[in-house]
Amino acid sequence: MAAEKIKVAVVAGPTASGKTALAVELAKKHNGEVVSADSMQIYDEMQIGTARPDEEEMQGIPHHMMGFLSPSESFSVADYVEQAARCIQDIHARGKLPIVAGGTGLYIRSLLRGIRFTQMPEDSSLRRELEEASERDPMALWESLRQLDPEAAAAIHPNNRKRGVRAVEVCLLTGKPFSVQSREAAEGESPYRWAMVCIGFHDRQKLYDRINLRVDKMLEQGLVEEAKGFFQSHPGGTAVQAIGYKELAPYFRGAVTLEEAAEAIRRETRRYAKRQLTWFRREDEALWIYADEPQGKEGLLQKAEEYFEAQGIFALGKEAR
RNA sequence: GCCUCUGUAGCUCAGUUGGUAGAGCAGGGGACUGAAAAUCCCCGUGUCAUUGGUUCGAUUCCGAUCGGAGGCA
Repeated sequence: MAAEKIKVAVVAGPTASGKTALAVELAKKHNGEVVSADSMQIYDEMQIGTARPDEEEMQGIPHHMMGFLSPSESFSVADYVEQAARCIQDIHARGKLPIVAGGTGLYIRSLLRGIRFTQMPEDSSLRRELEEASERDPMALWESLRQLDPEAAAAIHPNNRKRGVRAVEVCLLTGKPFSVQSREAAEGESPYRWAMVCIGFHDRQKLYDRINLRVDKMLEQGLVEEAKGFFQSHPGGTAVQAIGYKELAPYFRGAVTLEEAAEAIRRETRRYAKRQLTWFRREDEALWIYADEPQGKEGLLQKAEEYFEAQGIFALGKEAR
């Protein structure tokens, strides 16, 4: 007899769509705890810029996978899946409902589909070597990928050096083609019984308005100060790719005005939201709920509840199987 | 009131010696398996202000009208 899967409710959506608020409401009403799925909110010292919820927003609901790592540390999907899985175990063991909420599509998908990240020897010098090689001659690196793994080479554009490097790296490290490795990693079935709602907007401009507004609010709350401290203590850490920080760097250098930097943050956040939407659109098992419908927040909550109810996510563990 | 300049994509502007138009930015679509807020690919979205005239054909030339900017009064 197969072990019963843990039930998980998932709230996805682009940045500034209201995931946090919805997840908290769901948690309050259905005895849940939130497991964040956000690649940047994991870092402490990056409160304002990542819109990590404060005490007031969390309303006493425990939040996991947030603010536990120094921005100078690196972190990966594999790390995320491992740690988030432990959180989910723990929450479930305490008789509560895990609610995964976040905007990092790769993290969510990897977690839910049970992607098995196989052990792989660490070799940062190899990566550096490959990076340098690809910089010298992008086409040559892609050619060697074509030798090692034609299938991966066909799927990865020669200009996409970052992914090309990684694919070659995997081939060399494991002795197995990257594409084969990927396929095998996805073979397992999901360890969870999950259902996902995704927050969308009928009118994209509404989302963009919210993003623009939120960036202004971040600046009022002291994003510039936070970023200044961040750059001082962690010059060159992995987290520097976070939107809201990297755009302020030219301002600190005196290359652009604050307003120009702010506009860059707004624009990059908009583009990021668009990419998130592209990602989640492919998540065809998700139910889309719309934040710009007249019923507002209440309507969102209600639709999400109905859906999770129908999917049996709220039902007590014992009855379903 | 008169004179001059001006009106082309969401914005800033090119351009067509008359054959219905193209750049940058903004924007849209897509990919995504150990950096993913990263990285990469694709796409011009248009009553050429309106309306008459000349012409085989007008966004282009001419007139009028309506916007906008400046100048003279």
